[in-house]
Amino acid sequence: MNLDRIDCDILTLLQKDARLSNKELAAAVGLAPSSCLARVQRLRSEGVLRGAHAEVDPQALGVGLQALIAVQLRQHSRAQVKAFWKHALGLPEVLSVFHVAGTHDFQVHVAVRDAHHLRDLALDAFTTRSEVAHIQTSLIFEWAKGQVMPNYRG
Amino acid sequence: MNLDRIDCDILTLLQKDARLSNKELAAAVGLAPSSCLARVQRLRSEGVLRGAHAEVDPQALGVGLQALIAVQLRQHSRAQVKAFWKHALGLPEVLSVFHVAGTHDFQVHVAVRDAHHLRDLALDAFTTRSEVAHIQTSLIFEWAKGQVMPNYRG
DNA sequence: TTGTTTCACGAAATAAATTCGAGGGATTGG
DNA sequence: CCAATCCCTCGAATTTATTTCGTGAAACAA
Repeated sequence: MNLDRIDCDILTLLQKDARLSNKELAAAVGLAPSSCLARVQRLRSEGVLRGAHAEVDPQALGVGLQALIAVQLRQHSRAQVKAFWKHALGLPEVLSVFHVAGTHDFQVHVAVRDAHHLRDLALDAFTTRSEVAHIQTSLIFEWAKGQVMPNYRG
Repeated sequence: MNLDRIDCDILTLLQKDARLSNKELAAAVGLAPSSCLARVQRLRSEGVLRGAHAEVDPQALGVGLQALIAVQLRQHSRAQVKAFWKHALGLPEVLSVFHVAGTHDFQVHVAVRDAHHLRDLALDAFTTRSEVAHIQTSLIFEWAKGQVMPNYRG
């Protein structure tokens, strides 16, 4: 499972644009298409490349507001943590869930229509849960992703 | 820029797996490949489909630890906000940045090698910044993404 | 009705992905 | 030092997919 420079280049390029054709990718990393394909297949089978996901404009889908909801549980038992985790990930509004160590137990990134929707979500899907002691909602003004996962092996 | 049921299906499927071939996608949504392609091209040109990104195993890249760093600025001037935003997004360790309203001004998701690396990052890239008043670091135990952006138009 | 728009279809042309056999270094073991 | 092996590459051939384009059906407006 050792990655050389070309593997790293492949990973970087595909993180930036997963729709690169194998031909383009091969040219970019300086390999023949067949060799490049073999590497990509190897990276996939090894689980280094885990798949690709299209990015969609939130506004086009009626998402007018995003928020981070910090959640504190009553107890930190494994059962409660797991229950909340599973619940949160099942909600359609939830984009991602962070289980963290600190004053809060979770940070939940949600995408909603508007402020009303956010309030309803907080009240119906968070506050009412028995394992939840306290939540704190922060509106997101802006949100950006870095291009690539840093590589500390290359 | 109106999305019908088939458009929504396309968006959902490509968010789950951007590597679906046009042929497979067409079969899944019940269209001929040529018709499906026309829709995908339209969604792209309209900016609804913004691109695709490969997902990489963090551990394979030597990322042993992730954290959320909550950042409080000294002042909330536009200049300081913009300066910090730009700085954070330029750091290789940063996976995403949330500019939020609330007790903190930013939540920064970082991926680092280990605890030493995290400490160095906090001290060198956050605390030393003149616009930063205070930071609070939370280790991430686990992190999961929802499958798709919710759709409030379909 | 008539004209117009929109959208899906399928065949043909283009281009890409994938397979496979072979060869060039590098490394290992004798 | 030589030979065997391994690993990786390449390019041609094959298979498969993408893309273009002309046609026609359905929806809609005048």
